[in-house]
Amino acid sequence: MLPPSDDRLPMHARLRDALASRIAALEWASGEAIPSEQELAKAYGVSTSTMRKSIEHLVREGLLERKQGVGTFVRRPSFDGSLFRWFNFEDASTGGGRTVPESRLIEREVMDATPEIASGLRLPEGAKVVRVLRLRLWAGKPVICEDLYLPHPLFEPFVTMDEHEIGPLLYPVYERAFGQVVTSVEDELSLGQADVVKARLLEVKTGDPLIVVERTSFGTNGTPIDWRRAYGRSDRFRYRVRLT
Amino acid sequence: MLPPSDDRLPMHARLRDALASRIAALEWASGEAIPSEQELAKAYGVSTSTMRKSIEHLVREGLLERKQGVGTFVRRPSFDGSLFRWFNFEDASTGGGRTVPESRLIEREVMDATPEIASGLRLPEGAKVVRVLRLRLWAGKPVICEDLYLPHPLFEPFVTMDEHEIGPLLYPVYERAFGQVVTSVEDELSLGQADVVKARLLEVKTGDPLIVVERTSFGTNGTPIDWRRAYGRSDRFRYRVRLT
DNA sequence: AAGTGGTCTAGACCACCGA
DNA sequence: CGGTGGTCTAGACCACTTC
Repeated sequence: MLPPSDDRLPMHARLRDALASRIAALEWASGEAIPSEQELAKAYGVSTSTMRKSIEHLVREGLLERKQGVGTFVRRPSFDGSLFRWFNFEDASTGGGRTVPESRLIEREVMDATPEIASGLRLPEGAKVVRVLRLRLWAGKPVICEDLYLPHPLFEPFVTMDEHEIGPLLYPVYERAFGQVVTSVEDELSLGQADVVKARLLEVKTGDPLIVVERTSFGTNGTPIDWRRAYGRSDRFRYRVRLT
Repeated sequence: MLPPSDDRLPMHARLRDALASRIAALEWASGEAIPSEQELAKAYGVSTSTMRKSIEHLVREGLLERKQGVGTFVRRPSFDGSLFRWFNFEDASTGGGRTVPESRLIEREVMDATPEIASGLRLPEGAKVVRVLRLRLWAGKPVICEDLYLPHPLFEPFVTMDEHEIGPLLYPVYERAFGQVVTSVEDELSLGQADVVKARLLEVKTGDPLIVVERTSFGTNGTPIDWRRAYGRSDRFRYRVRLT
């Protein structure tokens, strides 16, 4: 039942992994309730307190949501509103209104990593990567254009996947199709300029200032899963973050 | 012992508040160990598990740090090196080298809050605030210029404090002189332009693009402590953050 | 060896929600 | 009302660090 977990890990950590993979395997739909603490505790042969700790862990990670008196629910990023957990992007032109982001894949290919990409993904120089050029739109208007890189052997199938199968968010795809769960990200923001391609996609003039977000996302074991450089239109894009 | 806490709150929440205020009151120095779980549990007349939960809460908030087999330690931003905990600023021109940021207070005054400032500090409209105009330099070169606002009655003395007494970081001052411990911040980044004053201070041309960081910092009880709008030179300033 | 935090148990009772 | 999660207890044993 818990094959990928290390036996030396504490029970609650193994339970967390077990539940996480059941969630990743879509055993329960988004928003659906999982079995109660007591049922799960009995099923896994642990005390309710231990099961509780695992569930609390998953709640902190954003995979589950608890409602007192009701149950524990799967909370997966999707269209249904609230959360893009690490997508602290906001549409400045609509005052941060909650519009659904759209995603268009412009290019997908396998290429040799430049030194910059290799270092971002902690890959040896000369490794191959999957490159994705993507445009993101809010309310039909282009907001962000991003160059995105994935380690090659593993993510090769991504190049030919059906765009509809991919959808507007990539992290769920990494999880569903490649078994990679993103657990943390590192962002670095600076100022850049639109080159010809980005200017055309974002509908601005070449040379216009853009907000640049360089992001590395990390998996459960701390290895990078993707590295991207996103260019945001300064009039439509704000980046928000809460640090504790 | 726990006067500001609501009696209807769960015990672990009240304990958290009690410990937080003892930490804020500098009962233990930075890096110093607090009493063990069992001592604290006995002192407050609760079970170790309950005390444990309070401590775990404070660890998640970043006020404490636990080391197995050693103890639980106060973890507070300070001058002693490594951390500008929420200062994810980096000097782009020196490749992120560790230089000490310098701070110059340009103006300090009491003024009426604009609606924008009032909303940032969650104050009623028309409240008074302390305004600070500050320039921050890396390696002697101007990098960030910030407008900063503090709630008035409490921070009034800040206006006339000796600049040497204040030093390059404000959060420690809030703590030392006003008993306010910053536990979390919320940042929002966008793009702006240099007005005449900022252009002069930052040594750029009027109208040059600048990175704008709007930051609200929050205290232990979740109320805002300061609100600021920082303007960073795009060639010397990067903003970095890790999200877990 | 002594003391710390980390894990885990097997309960009890409460607060909340929905039928 | 019954079932859910939320709180709290009073322990036991383990893993780790320090002396």
